[in-house]
Amino acid sequence: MSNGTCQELVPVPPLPLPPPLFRYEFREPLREGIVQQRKGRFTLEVLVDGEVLLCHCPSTALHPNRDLLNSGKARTLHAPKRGPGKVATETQNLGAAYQPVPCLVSRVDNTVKRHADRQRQTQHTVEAISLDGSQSWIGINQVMVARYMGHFLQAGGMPEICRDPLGLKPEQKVGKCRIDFVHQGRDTIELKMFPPQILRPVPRNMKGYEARKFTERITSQLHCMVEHLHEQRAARGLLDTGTKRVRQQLPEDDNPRAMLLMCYQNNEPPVKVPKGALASGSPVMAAFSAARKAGLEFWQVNMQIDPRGVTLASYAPRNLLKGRPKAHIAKLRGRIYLEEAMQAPKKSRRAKEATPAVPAPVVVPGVEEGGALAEELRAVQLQKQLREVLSLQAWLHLKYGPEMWQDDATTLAARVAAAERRVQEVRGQSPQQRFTSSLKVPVMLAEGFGRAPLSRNALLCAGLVADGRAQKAKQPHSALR
DNA sequence: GTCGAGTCGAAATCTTGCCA
DNA sequence: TGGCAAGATTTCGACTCGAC
Repeated sequence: MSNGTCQELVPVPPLPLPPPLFRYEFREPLREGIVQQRKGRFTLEVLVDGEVLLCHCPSTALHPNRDLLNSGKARTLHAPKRGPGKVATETQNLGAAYQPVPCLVSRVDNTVKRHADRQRQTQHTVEAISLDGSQSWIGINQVMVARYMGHFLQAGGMPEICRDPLGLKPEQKVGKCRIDFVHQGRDTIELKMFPPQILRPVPRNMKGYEARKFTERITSQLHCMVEHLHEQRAARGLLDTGTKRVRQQLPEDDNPRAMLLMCYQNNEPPVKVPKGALASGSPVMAAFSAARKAGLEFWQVNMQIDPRGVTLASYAPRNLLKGRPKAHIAKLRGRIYLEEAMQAPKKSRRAKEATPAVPAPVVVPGVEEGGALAEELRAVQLQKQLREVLSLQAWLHLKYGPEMWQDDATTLAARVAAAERRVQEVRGQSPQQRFTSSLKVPVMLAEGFGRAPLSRNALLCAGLVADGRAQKAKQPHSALR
C-alpha cells in the first residue's frame, strides 16, 4: 500500500444522510393521540397517553376528508335548523357517535411571548390526522404550510421555483393583496391548499357565501399577481403580454414569473380539473384561465408529515388547463419529482460490469506517517466531525455531489476548522444578530464555504444555534445589548 | 307561522407591519 | 422594544328576508 511518500486510500463512500434541504424538523416530536370529540370550530378533545387534552384545531382545510373531523356533527348538519328546540337538539348531538380519529399533536411553544390578552387557551395543536390507523398522516395545519414552504424554498430545495433563496421575501404586499412570497422583487409565489373541486361552479364543502368569499379572495389574488407580472414585463420594456413573445425576448433568468403552488400535506395524486369545470363558467375557473393566459404557472407540492417533521415529497408543474405547457416548464419535466431524482440511477448491465465493486483508490498527498488503515480512520473521523459540526450532510451531498466526501485529509481538516470557527462566531452573537425574523434568512453559516445560507429551521434542528426567542425570554433585557 | 337561502360575526391562533 | 391593528385560516350559530 505504502509508496514511501504517499499512501493509497480507499475513499469512504458517502454516508446515508437525511436531506435537510427537503426536511423540516419539529422542535420536539409530535405526540400521537385519538380525537375524541369536536368541541368547537377551533378546539378538539384528544386522548393522549390516557389524558384528555383540549387541543387547538388550526384548520381542517378543504381536504376532501375533512368531514372525518366533523363526523360527530355530520348527521345533524343537514337537520332543519328552524323551530323551537331544534338548535338545542343539534347542540346536544355534538360529539355523539364521534368516530375516533388518530392524530398527531404538538405542544405549544411557551417560549413565545404573547400579549396578556392573547395567551393561548389550548396548550396543544392538532397537526395531522390519519385515515389508515396511524400508518400515514395528513397534515391539517394550514398555517404551518407557509413555514414549511419557506424552509424548503430558502434551503434551496426547489431551485426550479426559487433560484435565489436570498432574494425570497415572505408575505409581501402586491397591489391590494398580500402574496405569500415574492422572489427578487419580481416573481410572485402564492401558496394554496385546496382540492380541484373548488374549480366547480359550486365548490364542494362550501356554502354560497363562503364560496363567494373564497372566490373573491382568490380571484383578487390572481388579478394582483397578473398585474404584477405585467408591471414587471413593462419595466423590462415589454409591452406585449403574450407569453410566447415574452419568452423569446427575455433571458430565462430575467423572465418575471407568477406561480401558484397547490400544497398538500399528504401524498395527493396529480391534480386535475374536474370534468365540466372548464365550461361551467365558474368564476374561479375563469380567473385561473385568464391568469394562465397571462403566464401563471401551476405547481403541485406534496409534503409528508410524520411525528418528527415534514418532508418535501415531490413537486411538479401541473398543466391544469388545456393547452401545451410552457416551454421552460416542459424542459424541467422528468426531473422534478424528488422521489425519482433521489433514487439511485439504474445501471445497465454493461455499466455494472464496467464499475468495479471497490472504488478506485486515491492518493492522498503529503501523508507520510501511519498506515493506510489509520489514515482511513482519520478520514472517517474527520468526515464525522465535519458532519457533526455542520449538520449539512445532505445539503452538501445533494448540492455538490459526492466529491465533497472525497476530499483529502488536509482539505477536510481545513473545512472542519473553518466550520468550527464560524460556529463559535455564530454562538457568540446575540439572538438579534442571528435572526432577522422567523422566515427571513438567518445566519450565513455557510459563508465560510462561500455557499448558500441555511434556513433558521435547519440551523435550529442541527443544534448549531439556539432559539433566539427562547434566549430572549430567558435573558435579562440588558444581557441582549 | 314555517321554511330555505343568504349574510355576518365570533371563534383561536399566528404573522407582519406600523407607530410610539 | 413593546403594543396594537390588520389580515389570514374555516366553521358554526344567530339573524334577516322573501316565499309559501
